[in-house]
Amino acid sequence: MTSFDVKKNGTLQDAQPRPFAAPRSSPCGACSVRDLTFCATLEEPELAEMAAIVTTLELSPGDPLFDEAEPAEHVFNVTSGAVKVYKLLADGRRQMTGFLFPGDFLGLANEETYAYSAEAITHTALCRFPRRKLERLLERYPKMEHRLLAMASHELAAAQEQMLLLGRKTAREKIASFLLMLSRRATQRGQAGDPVSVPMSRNDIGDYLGLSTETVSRTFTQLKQDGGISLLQDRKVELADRARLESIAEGN
Amino acid sequence: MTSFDVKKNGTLQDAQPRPFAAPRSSPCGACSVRDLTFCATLEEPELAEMAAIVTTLELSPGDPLFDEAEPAEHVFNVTSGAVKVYKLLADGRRQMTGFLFPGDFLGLANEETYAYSAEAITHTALCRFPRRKLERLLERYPKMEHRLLAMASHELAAAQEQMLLLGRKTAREKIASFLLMLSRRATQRGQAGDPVSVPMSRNDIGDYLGLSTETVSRTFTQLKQDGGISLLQDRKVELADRARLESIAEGN
DNA sequence: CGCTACGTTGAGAACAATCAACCCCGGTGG
DNA sequence: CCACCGGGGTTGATTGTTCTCAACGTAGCG
Repeated sequence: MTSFDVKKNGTLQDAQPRPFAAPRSSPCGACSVRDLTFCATLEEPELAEMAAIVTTLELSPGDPLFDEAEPAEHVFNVTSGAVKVYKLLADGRRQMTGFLFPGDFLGLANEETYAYSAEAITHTALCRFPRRKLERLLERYPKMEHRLLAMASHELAAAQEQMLLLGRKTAREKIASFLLMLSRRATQRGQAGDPVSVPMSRNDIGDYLGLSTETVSRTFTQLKQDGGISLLQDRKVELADRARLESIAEGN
Repeated sequence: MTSFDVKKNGTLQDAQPRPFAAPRSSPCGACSVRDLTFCATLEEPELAEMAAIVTTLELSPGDPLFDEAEPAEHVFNVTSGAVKVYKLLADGRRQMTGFLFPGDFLGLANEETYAYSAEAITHTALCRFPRRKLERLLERYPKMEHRLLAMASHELAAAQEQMLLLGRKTAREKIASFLLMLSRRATQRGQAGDPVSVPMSRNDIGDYLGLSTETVSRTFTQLKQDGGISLLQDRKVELADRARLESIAEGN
């Protein structure tokens, strides 16, 4: 396990609880991804309680966040960068179960241990909440739990879509779906959706789509030659013919 | 759409709310799967409110419950039988996203429409809740919402396990995992786990595991010949060598 | 300046899909 | 009563998409 670059939010943690704290008193008040995540339902007095239990941390590319089967002591919220989560088989075969971007959270677990491993793709910043403390907060703020349920059922729908992709789509359809999904999600969090950023490696993409690295590479080349996409500098992809990609992704 | 065999629970619906209703006054009080589902957290006074909004229905094999993209007006709870849920591609390719048994619920949706279709496998009984009314109940009973979140995150973990299966396991490993999963779930709800009931067709299994019917059939035969399983009467399968199945399922 | 990680491309192999035939069983109607 | 039909299941032969193995190019970095 790598050592994390942890910075404690000492300010509010040490302060006495103030019921009418000023809006800008907590780092959460200025959070850029607040509207996207489970903190969205909270207003200032409650937000200060969040700020009191949160710590922030930063990861470099390749740094592990936690490993499968490790005690699940924290819940995380991505504030910038990108994270990959995956499960492994005994012989090393790997399945990516998700890519996480600003506003996404991870670490929700029923069991006492994490069900998957998580690792930074790019330089990444996260908020970290002790699970126990967050749970106690959830008990007192049902609105937040409501929001969490909404997010979980959204993720569930995404997982079912991914099952359709993994079980029934061809390599070509998988890549098209993948690029469109990245584009859609980037737009949702207010980033560029057309030259879309694809920060993960071909190998990571393969493990997400149930393909080998080589097939991912070949399929990118093929889509490029067909005029569906252009591969730009800096791991950016231009969706030259989005309508055609949509059509491919749906299986036509 | 098939016409449902709907029976209204008139008794409590017409009665005045009684704060100290006797335990057996509602059908929910005697529900055989209550401990398994989101009603588990409720005691008798609240249970009567559930009973007031629930209707029961029964389906015959092959009857549709709802279709993808249809307005999501109800949430369902399986009380007996088995249900399959699936997503389709335009050309008819199908991915089963789950098999549901007594105690499982379905119909949770963020959007205004269902994200998948659902259909009875065997003769099946369900409870049906109007979504709006259930949501209003959830607002008043955060414990129930808490329970729902726990169930959703449990489903999420199962979905990730299924992604690993779909993306990275061989046909043999998929079938072994599938049989063990059915067995585990049967045990959890108090049914026989060893000669395990496999009520769905080879075709349904294929669409669940991302395989063709023929491959499912061949792999069953192969496992039978290897002594891992025995195919019994009545769509029952005996897990003759469970340890070996476990080992196969994990990729050894 | 060479090492390593990543990406691309080619050739061959392999696992599972497809196409096809056949069996079994239960239901139905002549 | 029995012939017919259709759905589900099994098995065989062949095809094909994707994987594996391999070589090579490129870019970043010590």
